[in-house]
Amino acid sequence: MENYRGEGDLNDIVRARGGGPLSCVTSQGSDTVPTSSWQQFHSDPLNSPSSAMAGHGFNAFGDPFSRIRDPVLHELDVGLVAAGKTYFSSPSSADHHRIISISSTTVDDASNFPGSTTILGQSKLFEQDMRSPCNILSRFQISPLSSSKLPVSPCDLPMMAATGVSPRGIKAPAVLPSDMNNANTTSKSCLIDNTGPLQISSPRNLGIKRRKSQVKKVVCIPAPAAANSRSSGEVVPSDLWAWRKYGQKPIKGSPYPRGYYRCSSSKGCSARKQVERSRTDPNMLVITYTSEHNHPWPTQRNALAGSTRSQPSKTSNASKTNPRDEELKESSNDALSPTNAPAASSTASASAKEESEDTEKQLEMEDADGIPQNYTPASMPPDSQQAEDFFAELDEIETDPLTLMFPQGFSGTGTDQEKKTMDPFGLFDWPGNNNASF
DNA sequence: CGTCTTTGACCCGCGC
DNA sequence: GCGCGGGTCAAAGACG
Repeated sequence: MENYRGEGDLNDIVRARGGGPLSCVTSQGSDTVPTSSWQQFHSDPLNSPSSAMAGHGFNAFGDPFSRIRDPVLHELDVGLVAAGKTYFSSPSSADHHRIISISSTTVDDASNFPGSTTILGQSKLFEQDMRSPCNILSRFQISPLSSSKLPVSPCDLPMMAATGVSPRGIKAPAVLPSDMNNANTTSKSCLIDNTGPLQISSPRNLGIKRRKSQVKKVVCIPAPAAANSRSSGEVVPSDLWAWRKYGQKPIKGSPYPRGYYRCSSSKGCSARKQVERSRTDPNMLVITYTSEHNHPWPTQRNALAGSTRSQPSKTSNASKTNPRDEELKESSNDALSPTNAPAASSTASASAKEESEDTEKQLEMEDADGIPQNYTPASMPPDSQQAEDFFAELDEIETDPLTLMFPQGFSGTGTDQEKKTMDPFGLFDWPGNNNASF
């Protein structure tokens, strides 16, 4: 199948969408759409599954997958919300829409990133319509648990800039809220948008200038792992896509290594992502998406055969490298690990996780035409039963996403199984997580 | 058996 | 031209 939007054609416009607290979709590429168009939709699969279903179809470009959004983005929504909970007016209020500039992010170490200073606020892009009355985000905000312990730390903008807009790679300014340039401002959200003159290229494939013309989508989400002793570890949010880690590199100036993942859902898919922790705020995870999926969602989790490891080999970990590496290994294989999402999909709670993540996928795949690319049956796995379950879960989420996420509260005790149930999204399932930091 | 993670080596772009 | 740093490859081992 052809790329639904063209490889590397990412939309690097950071914006918030309805229902989703904050979603980040960076948009760039030849078919970049007017910012305004991005602000038109608000439907959130989680909030209106039915509409999402009804909304399936092809976009103006006849791309059946254009409506598919990246589940990760949805997750980001959650995370972002969680991160910014205290900064947003009640998103559930009737008129809470269009919260602008999510944020102000600390740039205290901006000097470390040559390209970070170019990050500017782009209020328009950050305008978010949070009309959706019911969303996980809002739930997070109202949740005592989340409100009291969510990692509301500043997002490391410099880091984001570094990751999303490498000084070497992209000199175009990464777009961030204007106040992000204020060193003394606190981070309220971590939406990054590198809307500079980004170009598209497929690493390796294009060889020359592979990094120089990378279109990237940078997002920042809470990294639960930071809440505990393994804070230095890397946590990889899961999503419907199957990601395979192909590398990890220590990043200069950052105590945290960066993990490199590529989509393994489909061979030939050029989608990649980089995951790293914010150096200034270990609680925040900076994820940089590069290129896009050139295929629909994994029709089956079959591509994830080896990704179902519920638990990484601790022994093998212990036998290798240094503590940091171990931490990374563990954290990367945690519930937040993309590779574990598929495995979790077999359970109801896990399904819920997927659903929410699916919305992110949708977000990511929102087409350039500005039409919300809601989750659609077209992108659903052919498995009708699965589809049913999917929407059943969606419904459940809609009903009470938070409950789904924290059906039993945050005691942090119990078996792994229990924890899994308690944390279907895997957001809080990390090594040593028994203090319910969120 | 297929896929995963890990990790050292290699490649490439950029700055000096 | 050289060195640095980031990104990717590919072999080895592990997991289900």
